[in-house]
Amino acid sequence: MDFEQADALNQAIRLLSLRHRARAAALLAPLGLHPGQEALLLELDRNGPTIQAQLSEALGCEPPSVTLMTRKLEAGGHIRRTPAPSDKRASIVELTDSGKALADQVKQLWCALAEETVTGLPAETVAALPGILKTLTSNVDTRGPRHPHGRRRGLVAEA
Amino acid sequence: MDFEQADALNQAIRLLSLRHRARAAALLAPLGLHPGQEALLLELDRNGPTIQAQLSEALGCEPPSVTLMTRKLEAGGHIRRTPAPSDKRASIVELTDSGKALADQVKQLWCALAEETVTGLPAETVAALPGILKTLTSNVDTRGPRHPHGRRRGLVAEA
DNA sequence: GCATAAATATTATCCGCATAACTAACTCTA
DNA sequence: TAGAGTTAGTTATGCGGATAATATTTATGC
Repeated sequence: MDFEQADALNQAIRLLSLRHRARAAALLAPLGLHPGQEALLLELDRNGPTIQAQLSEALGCEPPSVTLMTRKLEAGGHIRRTPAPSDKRASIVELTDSGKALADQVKQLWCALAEETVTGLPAETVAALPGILKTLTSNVDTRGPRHPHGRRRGLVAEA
Repeated sequence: MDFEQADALNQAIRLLSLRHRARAAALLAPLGLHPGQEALLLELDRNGPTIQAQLSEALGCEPPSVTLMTRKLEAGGHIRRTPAPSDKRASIVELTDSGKALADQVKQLWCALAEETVTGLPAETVAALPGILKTLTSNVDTRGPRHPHGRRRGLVAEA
């Protein structure tokens, strides 16, 4: 692949990241949320009370990031952290009533954002998009070694 | 669109952002660069000396971000900033010899990253990808090109 | 010409996310 | 059971990127 194509792809991914995040930020701001926090709320809404280590895994970010995000969401009254009885190291994170209400609002914003994002694309492209993006992600994922999608390492030499 | 689909898409975009950036960071680290800085170097390599306001536009980030990035790249000896003679407000940014050499290395990394990213996808999907991503980006772009009617680019990118 | 608006760049402050280093608690084994 | 190794969580620090507020300079309108 020549540089033109490579740059077109890498740059497109970078710009999509910036703009999609900026748009999410604009939509979340009225709720008092910053981008990234909505993922934590949605994860708690999906799977119920969770240990921070599991949140770190689910959100795809590192434990220190979870520590800071949970602290701020807790200060905002949206989540609650209680020590785990079975493991004195762990703390269980769960939504408060305020957090549940907020998660419901986030869900609606999320639908609006997704529809806005794919405007003008043919339905079959939209349908294929999540799978394509997940393939791209797993291709560059240095985190979880799993993913039966395709063999990851070995095709491109390390720099 | 229901929440399941919307979340699949939004989450996929978020995770791709995190992982692609993390992979870029890992590749750029040996060069002493942090992700985001490579875009500045590549832009200078493409278009030559540029004032910061144009860089801000080209990179898709705000002027204060450019100020900090240029300061660090200047401290690293990769770029040079000289006051613009025709406009006492502006400063012209350009690559040093060290910066040019670094940009060449970045270009190679960029190709490797792009190839790694699209591993396992059919060629026609790879060909369509930049265009699709640019459509997604412009759909959520609250910044740049005010194009009230009509789309800036087609649904499929130029090859 | 002069007052006002716009543009360029900077500083300060915030958040997300990262790594490194550390404490505390759990587990496993010798 | 004692020690080693592992895991959960935190703090400290750094960068990218954002907004808000502030000079300074340029452009514009009257």
